[in-house]
Amino acid sequence: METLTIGDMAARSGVAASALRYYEREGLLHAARTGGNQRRYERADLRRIAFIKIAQQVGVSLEEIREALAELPENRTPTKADWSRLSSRWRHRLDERIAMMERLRDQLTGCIGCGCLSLQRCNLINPRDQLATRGTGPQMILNPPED
Amino acid sequence: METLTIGDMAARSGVAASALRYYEREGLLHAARTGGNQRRYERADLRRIAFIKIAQQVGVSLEEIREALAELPENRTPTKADWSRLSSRWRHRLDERIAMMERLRDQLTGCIGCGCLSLQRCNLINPRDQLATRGTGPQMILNPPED
DNA sequence: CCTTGAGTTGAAGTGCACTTCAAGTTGCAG
DNA sequence: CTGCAACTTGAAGTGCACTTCAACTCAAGG
Repeated sequence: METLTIGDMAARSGVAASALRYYEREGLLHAARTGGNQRRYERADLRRIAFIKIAQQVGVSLEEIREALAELPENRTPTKADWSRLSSRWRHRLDERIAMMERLRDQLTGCIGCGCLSLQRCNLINPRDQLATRGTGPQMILNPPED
Repeated sequence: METLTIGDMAARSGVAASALRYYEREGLLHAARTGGNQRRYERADLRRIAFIKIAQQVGVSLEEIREALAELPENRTPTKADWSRLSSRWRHRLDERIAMMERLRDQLTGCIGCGCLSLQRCNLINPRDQLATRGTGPQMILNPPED
């Protein structure tokens, strides 16, 4: 049926064509080719791109997104059920992330009240929040004895 | 009074010493020096570092954090009022960010229901959410005609 | 005093997520 | 059939937020 060029996809998804090529190199996306080797996408691929964008907003690396997308069937166009399964898993990620931000906000509000922002009593960033702490040191800001 | 070495600060804040030096180069932090040129921090600086960490969690760049911290008095130790002012501004940022994530979650939930994840009707990512879209292309995923 | 762990610097390296470039090819409108 | 915008590739460049390295100096306990 009507397929879309990389330019079409870029325009429709808001993701630059160069990024789409990059995603393909990284295994997040795959496009059919014309006889002349140009990429041709199906409209279903817009879902994939949407998913990538959403996951990035949640703060997930492309590597992790790639792994998630690998669960979708390769041979056939993913069904609603396929997407539902994946999406509900990511909803949990979102929930966790939101919960963390809410704790953060509540603690910060408390800190505004006392003007402290010192975190020894606030214990603002808790070490279980793995999602948000990728790449940072092992220790979190917590229970320093005084201040 | 008792001052803290860079190692102390690293241990207490959970931020690597190399990162603290980097923050200093970038103008987010400033430390006094001993006769032998070693950094000596005051405990109040732990607040600054805590603030940096919090702001990063919210997804703010060091550049923006630097600008925010520049509003604190340089000559004196920031008072509770100084911190309160800054913190309440950042609480708004957090609120916005949480609101966006909640919209994201609600929309995703809706998408799970219909299995679509297509975003044309969902309009999942709205263009006003500047905070989350740093560095990405100008167009957002929204109202593509079909699919 | 002397040793040793902790600190200092500038420069270079890393990882992620892209973007830009150069040189060439394709596909559609006129 | 031609012209030109849009596509192709690999390689190199970018920006952020750090980390690592080498060579060196400092500070404090025994």
